[in-house]
Amino acid sequence: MSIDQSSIHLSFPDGTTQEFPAGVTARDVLEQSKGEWLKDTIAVKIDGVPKDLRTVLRQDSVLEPLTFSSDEGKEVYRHSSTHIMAQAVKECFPSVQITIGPAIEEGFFYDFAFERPFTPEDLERIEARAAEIIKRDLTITRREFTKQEAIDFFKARGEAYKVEIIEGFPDHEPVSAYTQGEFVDLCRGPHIPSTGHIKAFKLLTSAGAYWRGDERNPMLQRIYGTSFPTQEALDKHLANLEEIKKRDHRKLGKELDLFSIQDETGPGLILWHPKGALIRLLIENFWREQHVKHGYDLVYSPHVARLDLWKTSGHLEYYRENMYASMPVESSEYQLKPMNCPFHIMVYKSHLRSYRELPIRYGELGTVYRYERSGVLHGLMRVRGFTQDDAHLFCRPDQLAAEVSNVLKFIIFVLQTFGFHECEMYLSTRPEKSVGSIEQWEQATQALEQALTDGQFAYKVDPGEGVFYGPKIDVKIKDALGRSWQCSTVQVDFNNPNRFELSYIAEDGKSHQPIMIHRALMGSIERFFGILLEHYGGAFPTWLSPVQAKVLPISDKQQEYGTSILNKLLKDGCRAELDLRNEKIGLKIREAEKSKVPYMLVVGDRENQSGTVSVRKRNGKSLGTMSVEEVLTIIRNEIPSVLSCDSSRPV
RNA sequence: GCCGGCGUAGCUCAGUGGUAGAGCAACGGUUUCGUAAACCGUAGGUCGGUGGUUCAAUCCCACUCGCCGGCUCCA
Repeated sequence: MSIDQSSIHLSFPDGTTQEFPAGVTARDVLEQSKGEWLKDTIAVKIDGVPKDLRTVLRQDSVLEPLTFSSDEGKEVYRHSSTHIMAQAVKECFPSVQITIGPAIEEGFFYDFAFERPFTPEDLERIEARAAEIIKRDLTITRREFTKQEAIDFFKARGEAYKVEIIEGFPDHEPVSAYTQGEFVDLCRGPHIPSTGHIKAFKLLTSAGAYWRGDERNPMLQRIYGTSFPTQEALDKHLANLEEIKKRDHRKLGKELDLFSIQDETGPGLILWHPKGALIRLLIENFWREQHVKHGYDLVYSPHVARLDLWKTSGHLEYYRENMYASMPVESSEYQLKPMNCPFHIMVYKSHLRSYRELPIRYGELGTVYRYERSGVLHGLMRVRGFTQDDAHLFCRPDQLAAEVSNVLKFIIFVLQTFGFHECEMYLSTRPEKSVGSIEQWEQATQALEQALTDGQFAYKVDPGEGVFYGPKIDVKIKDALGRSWQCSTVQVDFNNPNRFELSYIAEDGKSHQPIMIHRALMGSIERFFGILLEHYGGAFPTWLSPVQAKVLPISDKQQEYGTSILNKLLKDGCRAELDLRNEKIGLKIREAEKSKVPYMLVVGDRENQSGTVSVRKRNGKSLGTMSVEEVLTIIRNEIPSVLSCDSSRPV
């Protein structure tokens, strides 16, 4: 403890304040006054800034213990974990150079410069060594250097990447490093007090990653891992990873025979099989019907257009990387469309517009083609041909906030219908490179904020993350496994109205420029379908199930009866099938179950005699014996009330 | 695109320098069955493609196509 006699006042998150001699460490304070808090504490926040438990306190401050339960605590925990991994790697492979290793959302990684990739056996060895390091319970200490000292230090240790990092630092600020045993890493910290604080530790995968993420730089070897304060928490996390694998839309798509992507057709190009196509049709029917109800006009546009159109829109200049090569048609060049907006603009421009017509809302399920590098393609999530649930709104400046507000409400309504009940909104403001005047940006950004406030939506601001042509709102949904997906987006566009010289005649009889909004609710139908598939684990709600009920006769004695049941179902608009195969009921149920049919209607002699069906749901629950009419009522009641008959039926 | 791994029957996967197997599915029979897999049999593959090494290649090598994981959550 410090010999400094003066005392300081420390306040705690519970509102209490206590006096301590200056020079105490955060740990001493917690130990003496808040013993019960120390238990899971791995670091502290001093005046809101995360610090080590060993930090010496010399002035009045607010002290808050950090545990794994907070995001900041997790970061410290995982960051210390990755140091342990790095130490283990250095001990196993002394020739590696360490580079960077941050905590990430669900764990951590560290990038190493090594002459070869790590094998699964290497990972086992490293993991075993890490366990040993944890067992050694090495004290983790902080040390400060001047920039030059730090450079000399890491140079002497042969850590060229660390030297490179330090060289980028400001000249006169101290540089910190953390030491545990023989291992020293350049690090801002804070860290846990000793390696023994890590209770459950697991390495997951290894992969190549470029130094500083730039493909012109050398390839490093990255190892991913994760850690938790208890083995149970780690096991739970691993089980969740298993569940994610089980729900992979590529796997389910094959198992449920929904779609395929084939070599002969081409990567990133989707073939929709009948059942997948039916689900898509149901989604699209719902979409179209709701757009008409929400005051949109539906349009269609071609898949190619003259190259000149893309010159005017600026895509050729700014979006070329994602566009396929143009093709000659007679004497001019044509271009496969990467976006729908120019077409909707051309519809707007097809005649003179009056302010009375605005807002105009054009919607289209428009299929676009974009060149994606082969390495980034991923099932339905990242493809080369996909359908946007696109719309472009043209409005007067005074209508902007109301339009955006309506779009936000529409988004929530649609997402809820598809079973997503949690979302986050992000407002992105002006980036460095942008078009349009500052006033335009301010007005539009304010309109977006107003729409968010009006709808009482909580949101976060992403400063500078807007598109160059205008501010935007992105909506991220949470799926059943707690993963976030960004689907919906609302973007103001100052660029295209200008490029295409859009106008309307206002009350003053003069020509004015309308504001244009791009928006998508689901983003891409393909991707949204993939997200839905994983969200429901293949068990689509009844209104989206390609087969809603399957009639399963016990033996072929009930063929006729089964057929009559099927016909009743079909007549009522229920999507039903009949399993007439010469198989035992157990097998028929098993297969219906595997194909996620929501209702199985078993019919045997008993049902035949009483004119009923025995109803079993896909979760294994039996609903007992009832008439077909009763089953149909149950099924009907499962269709969300917002859906009209039309959108819950395929035809 | 780059790094690594992978590519064997419709699907899931074994396998070996001496021209290939299993389960399920398919097909043909038998069975007529009560809530997650009845039984027997038949058929099915230029082992992703091209070229090379070799007496001999599905296996080794090169190229190529595709798939999987990863590629600035910045000490």
